[in-house]
Amino acid sequence: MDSTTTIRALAALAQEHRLAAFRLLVQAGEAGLPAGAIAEAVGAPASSMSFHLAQLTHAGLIRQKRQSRSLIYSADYAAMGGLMAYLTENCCGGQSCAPAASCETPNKTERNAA
Amino acid sequence: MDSTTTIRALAALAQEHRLAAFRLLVQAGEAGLPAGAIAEAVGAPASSMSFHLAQLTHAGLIRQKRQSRSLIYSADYAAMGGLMAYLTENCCGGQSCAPAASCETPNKTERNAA
DNA sequence: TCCATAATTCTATAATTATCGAATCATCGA
DNA sequence: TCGATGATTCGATAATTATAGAATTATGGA
Repeated sequence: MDSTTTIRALAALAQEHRLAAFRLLVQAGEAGLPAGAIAEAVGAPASSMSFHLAQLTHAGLIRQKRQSRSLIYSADYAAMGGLMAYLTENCCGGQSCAPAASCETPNKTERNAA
Repeated sequence: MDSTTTIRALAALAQEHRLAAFRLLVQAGEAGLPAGAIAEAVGAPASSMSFHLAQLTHAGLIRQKRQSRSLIYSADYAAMGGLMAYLTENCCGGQSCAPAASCETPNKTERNAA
């Protein structure tokens, strides 16, 4: 992960509705949630939420897939881990004290180690 | 850490010069760096850098201490850890897969476990 | 094909944030 | 107390980002 990507990710998360949506998706796991449910949960109008979900998607933090009429969004755990890693890189002068979360989804346990 | 604090921290980091400065300080360790050195390293005018350092300070990500004529800035590792923890909270549906970095500075090894 | 549902894109406006030179403040040494 | 150094604050301008209603696109069922 490079500086530009990281800034996009941080900027994407630095907004009330988007942070709430992202955390919701992080907690929702692999299954994800449809746009409408997210909008309702965070209390934002559909068009605003759509704008925010696009930002998160563009930042690579979440993914979108269509399922009938709904668009299901889900967190990209690898991107989240990459962000953490970038922030803590060479932490404390190179001792690499803790490499940050690499949260592999336990729902599809061991299926792939990407 | 709550939502408001987290957003302030993320917004603080979501800017080229501030991200560069923060990473510099994370790598610099406990000793920190004077404002002038940071400004020069990231290539920003003193007044701009001062503005950015104030934002990072206000977000609780870095601390300031005076040392003669210089103002020394250093990373707040606990705040960084708290930020990580908030983002990954209840990750993947409550399994708490990885608690994120809790980077205690190895420079003053074992001196206090705060 | 027509209607209803789910969601996005468009558009205009409001609000926030970044930039950086000039002026000011704080500290130190002579 | 004066001059020099390190850094912040002020202020005016530029640029970016958020908001949400209305219009539009995509899908599925009768």
